Amino acid sequence: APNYEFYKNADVRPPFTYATLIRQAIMDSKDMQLTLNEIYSWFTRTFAYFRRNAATWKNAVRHNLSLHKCFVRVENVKGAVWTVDEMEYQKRRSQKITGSPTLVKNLPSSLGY
Amino acid sequence: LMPGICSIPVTSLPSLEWPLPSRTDQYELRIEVQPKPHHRAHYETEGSRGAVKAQTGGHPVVQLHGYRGKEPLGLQIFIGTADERILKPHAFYQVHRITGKTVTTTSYEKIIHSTKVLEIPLEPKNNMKAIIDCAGILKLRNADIELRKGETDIGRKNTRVRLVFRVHIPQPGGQHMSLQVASHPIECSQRSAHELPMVEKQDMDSCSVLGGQQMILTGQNFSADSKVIFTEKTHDGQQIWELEATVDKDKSQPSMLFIEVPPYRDPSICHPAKVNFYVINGKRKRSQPQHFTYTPLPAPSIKTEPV
DNA sequence: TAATATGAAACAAATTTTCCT
DNA sequence: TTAGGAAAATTTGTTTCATAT
Repeated sequence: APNYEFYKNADVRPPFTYATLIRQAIMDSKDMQLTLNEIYSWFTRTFAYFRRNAATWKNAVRHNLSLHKCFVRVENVKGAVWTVDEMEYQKRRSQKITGSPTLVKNLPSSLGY
Repeated sequence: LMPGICSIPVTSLPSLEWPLPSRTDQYELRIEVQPKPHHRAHYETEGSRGAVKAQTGGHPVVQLHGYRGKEPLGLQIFIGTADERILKPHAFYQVHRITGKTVTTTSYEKIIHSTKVLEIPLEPKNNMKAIIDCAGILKLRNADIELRKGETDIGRKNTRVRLVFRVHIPQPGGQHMSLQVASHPIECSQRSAHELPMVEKQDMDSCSVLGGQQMILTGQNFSADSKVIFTEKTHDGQQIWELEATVDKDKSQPSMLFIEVPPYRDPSICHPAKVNFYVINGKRKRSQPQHFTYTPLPAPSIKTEPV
């Protein structure tokens, strides 16, 4: 798992896409599923940067959850939780890597997407 | 004042999230009259919505059996969770002490780790029986609670509670024997109380893997589009089975569902299988999971000769 | 250029909180 | 005070448009 320690207290935008971060939040959870609210909490807990401008990044999180097919909403007793369709997630990423040789060279391996 | 109450230091007692038995060989703490399954809680911005009542119109009653002492004891009351997890104080609700001339019980309240606890006397002269007419329910704002450091529960759709009763009985050695009992679940949201299906009673707890038997569910808010879904989860929470039971819509009423238990996914099991089922109205309005057990067929017949 | 990412925003539905009689 | 109802407010999800990489 990536080490986000630096960003916990440094008010610097983490160099990862929303999709990468959302997936990470869900992967970090015990049951591989989180409510929207719990995803928000993970963001604020893990990144100083997301402790301000909440309206903006929360909107973006919801936007990404809806937009990407890899995030699947599952009904539950307690409302709904979000899960990751890992197959779908990796499909998108591998398309990007195999489909663009120039990007492969420049993509730092530690960065998502 | 109230002798015997409030005299025990909090630090020597088990914490509120600690599981306790409701009975021992000698004692039993029992809810003689259960509260109603619905009680709309009030917010801090509202006036009180009164004490929790019983189905009968009276109030819940709790009694301690087996106590031979002469001294009155204190009965503690707090609001607990009502989900599948083990009971703990409900972060989004608090007991609210009702006072007034309609209330017969004197009560005393204190806060233990951000949970309000009511204490009322249990007196030998009343047979150690207490009428709970002084306990209302206060709703705290989700956002306020969720930002508390260390709180991981979510308030949204988390609106069911149980009344939890505790008593600490002094023992010869200076120790205490603590007992606890929790009420049936109480739905505290106006909307959920009106719309969510709730199963209060099921006519049977188990049947053979073949299913096919009729089961009668008693409860609230059942409707024409109510479905009953049987599910099974593995130990780590992965759902591995789901099947809809057929509902007899002709017989069913708003407070009663007649269903046919569906067959279990594997008729050849050797040990009983514990599954869940729930009632769901429309897309989102679903009841808490209920428990059901499928039992294996009598004996796997090895004989092949005809009878 | 085509594909992706990010932001802002309009809308709808579900759920919670406040207000009124 | 206590009950009921429901308006007002907030959350959660979906979509669309514009801009930057």
